[in-house]
This record gives sequence, structure tokens and C-alpha cells, in this order.
Amino acid sequence: MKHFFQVKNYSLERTLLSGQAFRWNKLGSKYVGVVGNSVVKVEGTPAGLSVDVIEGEISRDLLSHYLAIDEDYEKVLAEISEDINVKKTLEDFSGYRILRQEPYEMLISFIDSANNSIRNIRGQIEKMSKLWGEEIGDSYYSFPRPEVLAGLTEKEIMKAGVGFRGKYIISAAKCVADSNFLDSLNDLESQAAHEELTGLYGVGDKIADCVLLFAYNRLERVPIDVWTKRIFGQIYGIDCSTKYSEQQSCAQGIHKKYAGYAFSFLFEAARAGNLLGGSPEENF
DNA sequence: TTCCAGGACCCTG
DNA sequence: CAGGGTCATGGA
Repeated sequence: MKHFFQVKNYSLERTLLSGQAFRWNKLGSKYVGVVGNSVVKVEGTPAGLSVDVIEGEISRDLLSHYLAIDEDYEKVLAEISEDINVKKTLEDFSGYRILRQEPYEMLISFIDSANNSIRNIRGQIEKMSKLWGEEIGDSYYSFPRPEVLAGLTEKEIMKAGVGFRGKYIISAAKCVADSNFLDSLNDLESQAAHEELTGLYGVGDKIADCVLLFAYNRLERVPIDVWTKRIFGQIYGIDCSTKYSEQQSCAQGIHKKYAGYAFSFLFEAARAGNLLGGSPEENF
């Protein structure tokens, strides 16, 4: 099944291969990834995105939602580029979008991100999917269902190479499998949802904000990590020894309702070595 | 060999 | 509360 989405200024490279998603790979000029129980191949054209569902099924609406096609991107850019620091990153990172991925998958993925490298996270998620997901077509695997991860022992989950994060993943999967916890967050303000998320074993302030930003479309939330702190210090001259909630307020004070978008641009630029001083680190 | 990676937990003071 | 050790794993 093929779909075409008319959209301007959408960079698949910067979006699908960024630090928000872990299951996309570049194949020539196209990008292949697993979304839900389907395998999707996306290609950019001058007029928009050509999406080919090569295995499994997914509705056009869900694809559109996942890719955030209906986002008022020009408005986002207009607001965040009022800050000269962000405006400068737009030259290199224009077309970067924030996706709307599944809360459960984002929760587990970012729990796995603790003290981990993006390269390893991608590998570990792939391994979990291969071991405990369902095969889709030829050697593609869905993200393992919560009931399955919840049923693993700490020893078993080590086979995926997740290390000390295994117990956190199992615990979170149990919560998701046994309750409507993730759905209930939709009814909460971001701050309340943040507090709920940090109540989970293995979920701290930063990971909670990753889930809110990348799965719940809370575009004002800023995941404050080591990179964000470097940006605070080097770009904005802000003291980053304060507690997390103060830094969150500070970041939102600068960029308001699109603070998450703004700092994502800064994060990607910093990680690519285009923003901060010092040696450019290549992370792929 | 040592250090680090999109941190969080736990124990001390 | 603030500070430091610890936690698996793989790549540089």
C-alpha cells in the first residue's frame, strides 16, 4: 500500500536518523523502519513524502500522525527562530521534525538510553525486537509487546545486552501491561504527567521529558541532559548547577511552547559538532 | 587499558 | 537536599 503526503520542508535524514527514533535505517535514498506492526519505506520527493507500507498494515491516518504531517511547521520555525542561536542551526538542520511515536515504545527506548550511546540503544532495541517481537515479513520485527517484556526474568533480558537497565525495562513493561497508566497521562498537564512518569522505576526527570516530547507531543518539554547543559553554559551563559525543574522552567522561559523543538535543534547541532566549541564528536 | 555514552538509583553527610 | 559511587555493554 502506497501513500503520498504533500508537505514542505521535511528532512527524512534529520528526522528519522536523529536522537528521537531508533528503528530507522537508510537504504539508498530511502528510509526503512518499523512502525507498530508494519514495515514502512519512506522517500522524499520535491512535493512531499512517498510512503510505501511494504509489510503489515497501518492506516494512512496513523502514518500521518506518526510523521507529524499536520504540524504547523512554519509556525514552529517562525517562533523558535526569533532566537538567533536557534536560527543559526536552521541553516544546517532545516526540515527536522519531532515525530509522534508510541508512548510505550518511547518509554522503554529511553529507559534503555540511560548512560548509553545512541549506537548501543539502536542495537539493543533491535535485539529485543528480534528476540521477543513478532516477525513482520522477512527479518523485520515489531517492538516486543509489554506483556512479553513483563514476563522476562532479569537474567533473560540480559540477552539483549541492556545490562543494568533490564530490571527497569521489566518493571515499566509490567506497569504498562497491568494498567492504563500511559493512556491516563493524556488527561494530565505536562507537569503532572512528568511527575507520574518519574514515579516509574528507572525513569528520572530527563527520560520522563523524552517520553513527553517524543510520544505525547508536549512540545514545550525539554529533556535536559549533558548536551543541554553544555548548551546552557556555552550558548546562553546559564548556570546549570541548579535543580532540574528550574532548568526546565528556564528553557521554557526562552522558547515558550516550542522549547522542546528549539532545544532539539540545538541538541542535534551540538551533537553533530556544529554548535559548541571543542572537538566535533561523531556519534554514528 | 581506560574512558565515555541523550541517567537513575541508592547511600552518606 | 547535594554529592559521589555504582550499574552492563561496546566502541574509540
